[in-house]
Amino acid sequence: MSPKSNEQFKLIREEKKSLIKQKALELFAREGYDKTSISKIAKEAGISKGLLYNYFDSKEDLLTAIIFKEMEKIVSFFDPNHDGVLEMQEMKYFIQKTFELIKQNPEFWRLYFMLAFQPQVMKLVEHRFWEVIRPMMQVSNEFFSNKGYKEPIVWTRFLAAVLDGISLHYILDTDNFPMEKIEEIIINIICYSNPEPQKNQSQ
Amino acid sequence: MSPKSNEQFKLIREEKKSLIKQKALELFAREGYDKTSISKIAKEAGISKGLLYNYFDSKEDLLTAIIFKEMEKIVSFFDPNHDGVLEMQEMKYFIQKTFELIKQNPEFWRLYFMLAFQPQVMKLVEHRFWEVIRPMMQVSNEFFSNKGYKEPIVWTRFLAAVLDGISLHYILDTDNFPMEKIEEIIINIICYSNPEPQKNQSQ
Amino acid sequence: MSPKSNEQFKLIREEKKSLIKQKALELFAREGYDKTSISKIAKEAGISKGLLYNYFDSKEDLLTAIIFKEMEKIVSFFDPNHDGVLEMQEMKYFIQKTFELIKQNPEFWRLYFMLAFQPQVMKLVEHRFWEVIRPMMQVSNEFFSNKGYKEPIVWTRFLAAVLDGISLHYILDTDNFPMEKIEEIIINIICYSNPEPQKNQSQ
Amino acid sequence: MSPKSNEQFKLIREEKKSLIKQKALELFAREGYDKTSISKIAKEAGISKGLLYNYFDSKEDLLTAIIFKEMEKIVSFFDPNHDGVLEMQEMKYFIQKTFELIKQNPEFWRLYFMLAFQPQVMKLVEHRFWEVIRPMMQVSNEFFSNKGYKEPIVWTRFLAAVLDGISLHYILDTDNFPMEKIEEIIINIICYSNPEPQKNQSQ
DNA sequence: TATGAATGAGCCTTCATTCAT
DNA sequence: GATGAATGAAGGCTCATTCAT
Repeated sequence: MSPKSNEQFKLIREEKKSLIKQKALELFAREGYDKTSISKIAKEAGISKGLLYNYFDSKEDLLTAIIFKEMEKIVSFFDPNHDGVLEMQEMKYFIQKTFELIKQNPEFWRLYFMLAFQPQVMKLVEHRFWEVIRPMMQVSNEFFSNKGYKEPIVWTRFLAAVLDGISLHYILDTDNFPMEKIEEIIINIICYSNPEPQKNQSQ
Repeated sequence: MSPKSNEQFKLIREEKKSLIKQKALELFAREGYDKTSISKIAKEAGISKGLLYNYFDSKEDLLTAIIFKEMEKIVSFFDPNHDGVLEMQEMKYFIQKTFELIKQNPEFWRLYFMLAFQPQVMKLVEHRFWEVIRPMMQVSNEFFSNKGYKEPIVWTRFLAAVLDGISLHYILDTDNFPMEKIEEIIINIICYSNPEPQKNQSQ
Repeated sequence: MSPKSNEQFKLIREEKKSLIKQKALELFAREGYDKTSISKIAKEAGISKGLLYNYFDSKEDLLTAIIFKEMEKIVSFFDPNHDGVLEMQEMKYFIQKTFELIKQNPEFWRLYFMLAFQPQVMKLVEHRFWEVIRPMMQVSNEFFSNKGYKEPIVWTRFLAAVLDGISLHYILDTDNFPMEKIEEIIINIICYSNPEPQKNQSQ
Repeated sequence: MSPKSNEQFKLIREEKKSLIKQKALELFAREGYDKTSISKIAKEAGISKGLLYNYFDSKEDLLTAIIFKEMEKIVSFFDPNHDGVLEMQEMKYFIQKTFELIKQNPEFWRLYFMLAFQPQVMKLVEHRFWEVIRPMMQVSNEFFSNKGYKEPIVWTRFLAAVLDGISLHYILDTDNFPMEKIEEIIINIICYSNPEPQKNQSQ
């Protein structure tokens, strides 16, 4: 009867899916994946339990949909236009962008850290994570390599660990964590310090 | 009179409690706190479900027992004999000890990170965590203060975040993470670099 | 739009709730509150255990729902139209109504007496009981007062105790207890005897 | 080795059994039969769970032991020396004794009322109850018969119901229930009033 | 006699998922 | 598309009872 086109239907469908994902993310982040029931999500999204299963096959499916959606955002966030060479300014920009990302959607990152420790769940999404992270690490490797560091891979892993550590603490104590100042510190260390400094003094 | 002395009972009890805690820790770390059922723990420990409740009042009680036991180890690990002033060598020693701790019991730290994102569960144990962490942070503040840093608190938070980040990555990829080399890097940064370096260059 | 109207759902819901309450009351009365498991109630009502929790939040909730439903019946049973003054005929009518109530739903009163001795459970419902009982006692007090009794409160408590005692024996031996004749006896005593009779003879 | 005679052993055993029964009665009355665990009873009696089973075969056995012990006390309380004929003074004395009994051991009577509504449990002890109650009822029948009442059995049942009702209310509200005054009332009614009074007025 | 470790069945409750409408 | 009734498996926990010592 109604002259709604297929397109319109699809649009409505996508909007509803998006709403569900949003509400689910909020709940997962606040209460944990296990502690969040499908009922609660449905209620929060203003639909019935049954209908939710019309949009997502299972709770796990909903979770992976959330992750994948967010990973796409991340990819488009770091626009991969550049040629793979990261100058100092670019690295600084990259680091800042990373933290910006965290600040923009702490809920997702909360979920991300939660899942990092659930191997069964992580398995569902880890390939997608790697798709995103691997190219970033490669670029980072080149950066440290260009800067003259002897073990760029080690430095890349160091950088990744530190960024995660800072994100972690920011998320766990958003209100008090001195994010800006610590951003400055880490940018100084990564971008403006000499390669492998003071090696002789250590040990 | 009594056919089994109190001592004997107590010993058996403590040993069995320890066994249960051990098995529970393994499972919690491997599968997550929520996903690990009391049944599974009991089976793993070779006892009946009912008996577990003879030793621990509840699942939560078992969890806190694990945490508290480990926290005690940690306190005794960093022997608090020193006078609160941390020389460079001591800071280096402290950082090394921290990583040693992680390496000795990665399962516990896996659990620790998992709990960090479960507010309801964290509440049960956070006061105990703070008892251990607060004095450490104070000593760290003094260290950076003595070293001439203008914002020692910021640096302490930076150090804590970085140590956690490194631990996190070590735990998530124990086999491949270049722990020793990264230890070296962070020790160099914290112990042997100048206060607030290259400030003018940044931004 | 919706394939089953709200009305329909509500109706089904209420009917099923009613069925569950009915079956639960039967079982509670026959076997006792503690001895009656949710499983048994569900089986008796022909539904799954899980569904029962769709209708009632807990076993306690089911119990209070039963009680409250019955209390409402009682309130409407003694229509409170009168002005609070109880003539002899009214008192007689009141007593007869009381016993009628017991006879109509002995299962509920069996439950009522059971609960009277379970303080933890009684606490859940006692305020509701008092809402019903208090006004009755006030009217009774006035009746005895008007009749010239010096201590109407004592007589009200006596009446309450006696009515409960008779109900108790009726419930415990419904088949043989000579209810009608005993009703007559108590009505004679309360309605047609003189105030504080034979005081001098006693003791 | 120790020169304790068999008698002494038996005595000690009986005392311990008595202690357990006492503590169990207290707990049953306070918390209910089902809600009282064997563990709690053992702890309260200062012995181990295992030992309790040395004295009583089961929880039910413990319960029946408590009931039987108390029933014996009751029998000896109403010394059955008299010839079966109950004069007015004797009836008065009997009623007073009944209430005295309640007042002396309200815990037991609380338990008694609790059990009255648990058919499965009642079955275990009801024959013992009847052994005690039946002769009392016979004597009562004779009393009312002698007093000229046409239906002594009805009056006996009335008396029993009323005594139970009063006991019930006394137990449920020991502090406020005007026991003495109500004793007086019921004694007046039973002992000093005319047979089948005011019959013509009723109905 | 005396202990408490040990069991196992059963209890209340939750929840992902399915299905008739 | 949309609803919520319905299921069944599982989870945490309790407790009467047994048993080795």
